Amino acid sequence: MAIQIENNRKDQIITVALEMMRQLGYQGTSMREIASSLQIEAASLYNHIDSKEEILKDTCFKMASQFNNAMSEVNDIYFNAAERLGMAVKNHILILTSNTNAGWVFIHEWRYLSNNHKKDFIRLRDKYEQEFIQILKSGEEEGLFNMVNHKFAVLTILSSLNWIVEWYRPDGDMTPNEIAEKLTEFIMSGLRKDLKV
Amino acid sequence: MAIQIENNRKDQIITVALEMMRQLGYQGTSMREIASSLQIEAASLYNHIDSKEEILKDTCFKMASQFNNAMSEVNDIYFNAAERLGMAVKNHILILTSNTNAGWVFIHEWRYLSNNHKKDFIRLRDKYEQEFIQILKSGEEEGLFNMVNHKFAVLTILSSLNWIVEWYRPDGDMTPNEIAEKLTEFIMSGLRKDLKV
DNA sequence: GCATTAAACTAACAACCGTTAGTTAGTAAA
DNA sequence: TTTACTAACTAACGGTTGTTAGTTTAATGC
Repeated sequence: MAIQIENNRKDQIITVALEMMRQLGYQGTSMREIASSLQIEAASLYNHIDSKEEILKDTCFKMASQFNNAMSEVNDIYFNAAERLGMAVKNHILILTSNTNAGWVFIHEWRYLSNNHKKDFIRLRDKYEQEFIQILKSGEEEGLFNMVNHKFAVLTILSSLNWIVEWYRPDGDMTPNEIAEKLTEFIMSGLRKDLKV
Repeated sequence: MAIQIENNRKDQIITVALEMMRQLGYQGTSMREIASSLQIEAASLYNHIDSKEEILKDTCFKMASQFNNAMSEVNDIYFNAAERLGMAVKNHILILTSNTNAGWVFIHEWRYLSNNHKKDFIRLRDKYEQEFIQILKSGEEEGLFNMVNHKFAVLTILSSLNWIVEWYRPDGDMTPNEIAEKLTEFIMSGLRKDLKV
């Protein structure tokens, strides 16, 4: 988890761009400002990247495949629904927190993708959501969970997970693992006292 | 909750603007496009509003005061922490769902406020959050709730509430009241079965 | 020493941005 | 009939946008 020094110019550009997109939004981030913070001219960026959207697109899809790969792994390894849910939550949080800027862009800025890319992106997102729903369904069959509307339950769970990008800071007072632990506990047992196992 | 036909030109402009800002983002919404969808020229908008930011500012602060007023009411009327939490959650959801576009802008686009307005806005938000934390604290003192990190608990609760703007549609299959009920249940008791009161 | 390549540069294009100034048409009040 | 007001208009300002074309500089491999 050490800070990675980018040796490749393209990676440097992307790192700087994601930082700015998190702070100013995709639309509020101009190529000239990205270039300026690398002390080069805007036109020079195009020796390394094809377009502004490429940065957004690559980031969103790279993140999406991280999420989906992690989910496949969870489904391969674990059988118990409670275990699977716990691992899925933990993986989700670890991915989001391991690169906070890319995480932000994945959560918030994907909607500025051009229509075709957006369509594909949403498909990937839905697939991930469906796998989450599957875990809840099997948990219900195992008699573990108690719910009616799976879609609603998943949206609520994912909202807690995704909101992390809003407040998480690597130098804050909770580590990603602690967040995962607390959040899993909350999702499983809610607020009420004396109902812990 | 009937659809309101705006009789005032300024309100028409704001309605159209919020719709576009929800769809394209604040920065992606141009005065020329707002005007065009009202079939007037961009310059004509300035007979009714002072600036583009005025639309954003007024919306964000109007929403913020709705939230804070609702919270004051809850604190005035109810004494039991569980009741207060339930009402606070319900009010939050009703406000957010009663005008979905303004709700979206309040949740997502406030960060494009100019620095001074942004500072004031964040102060209002923090105040609201603090009142939420107070409810949890008193619930803990009453022996109802079980938690350590109040800030974390509130962020998690608010995340579920705020994420609603992401998926709620007035013509969807859950009414705001149903959402409030299900969400309160989830926040109180989590997923686990057989732990309901 | 020469050719190749990477990565920077300058200059510019066409489009769009929020906003202002000044004007005009239509309506209502005096 | 004159006056005042509302709400539209045209034209333009100064600036920014993503991107392209063509050029220059510096380092590398043979």
